Amino acid sequence: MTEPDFAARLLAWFDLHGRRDLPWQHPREPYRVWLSEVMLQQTQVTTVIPYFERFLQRFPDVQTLAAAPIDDVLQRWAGLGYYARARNLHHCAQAIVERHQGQWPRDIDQVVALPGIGRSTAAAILAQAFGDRHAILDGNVKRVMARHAAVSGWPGLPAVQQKLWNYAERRLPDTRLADYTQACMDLGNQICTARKPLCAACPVAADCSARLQDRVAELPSPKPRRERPQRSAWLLLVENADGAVLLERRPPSGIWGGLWCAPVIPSDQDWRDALQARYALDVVGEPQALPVVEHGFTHYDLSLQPLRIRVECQGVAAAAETAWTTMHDPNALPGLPAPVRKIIDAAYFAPKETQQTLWPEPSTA
DNA sequence: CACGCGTGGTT
DNA sequence: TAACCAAGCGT
Repeated sequence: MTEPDFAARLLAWFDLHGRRDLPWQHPREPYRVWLSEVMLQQTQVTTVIPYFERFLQRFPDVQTLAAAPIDDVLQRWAGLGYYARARNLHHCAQAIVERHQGQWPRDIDQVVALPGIGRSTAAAILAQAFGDRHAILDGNVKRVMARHAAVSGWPGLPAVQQKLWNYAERRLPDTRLADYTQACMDLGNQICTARKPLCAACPVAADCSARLQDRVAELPSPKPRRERPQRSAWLLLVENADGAVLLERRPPSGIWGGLWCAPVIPSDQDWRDALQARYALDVVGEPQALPVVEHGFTHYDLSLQPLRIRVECQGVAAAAETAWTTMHDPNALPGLPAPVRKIIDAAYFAPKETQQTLWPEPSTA
């Protein structure tokens, strides 16, 4: 059974209530649509918009992005999270230039083959940029389909997801695929919300199985929840005789992969030993403890204890990529993890009265 | 297939 | 306020 009327009602609703003022819709071309879709993975529209604008300003087209250093990309991405997206975006730009001569492929399998682009993102790009007929299955559509077709089971389960893909494809219209794709996301965002959905305003409420069965509140089935472990670590703000701070590039995989960061030492380790072993640095005087910062990740909570530490020498013997960084211009810093950025801003760039100075500035006289 | 991967908004 | 969630993907 197909549901052509579903799309007709949704599009009619979209014409009255849909969002047509988003930055990536003007113009609605592949590069901007792709960039927005990747930024919007697991990230809300209001968060993305300023990042999108700044990113586009620095990288106006796929060739510019492909040719840029990864550090420039990460710097514009810093704060958005899920940094593998930024690295994949960069690789993807290079693949488009090299494999596809800078032109977007229209074959969805070729799009899915690109780094950082799965089935849903590929469909969103092709539907919105070219009007091609593909179903997306993001969090919004999962919720809408789970309710409209009354699909039980957590949507993350492959078996459930397969059903949802099928329902999403059955409901596709034959025209206006760009608008329809946006309409699906708008419906999920504005009407068919996770909590307290506005069924009275829903254009497809009449044949919504969940509503007819009075199961809207219980669908989609919630994710099985597990507890988040608590971890803690030292964040070492190591300052040399010039007042420069030691930063290092984090390993490509794992948390904050590829970003620059001050050394993070698990709190069950001796940070003096780590400083000596990893960087051959000796501490001068007493370290100053700054206020602890709590940071929550998807799968664990991290308690960061920043320590401001002075060292004598400037030489760093370490395997990792390191750099002594002056704290004169906040805009000149590389991409830093959000909580680290917060700590550094407070320590070095806060107004004088509230600045957490621990010892007098090194005398430059 | 289950898990790792960030951050900010919302209730 | 402590969950819960937001335009998922890679391994």
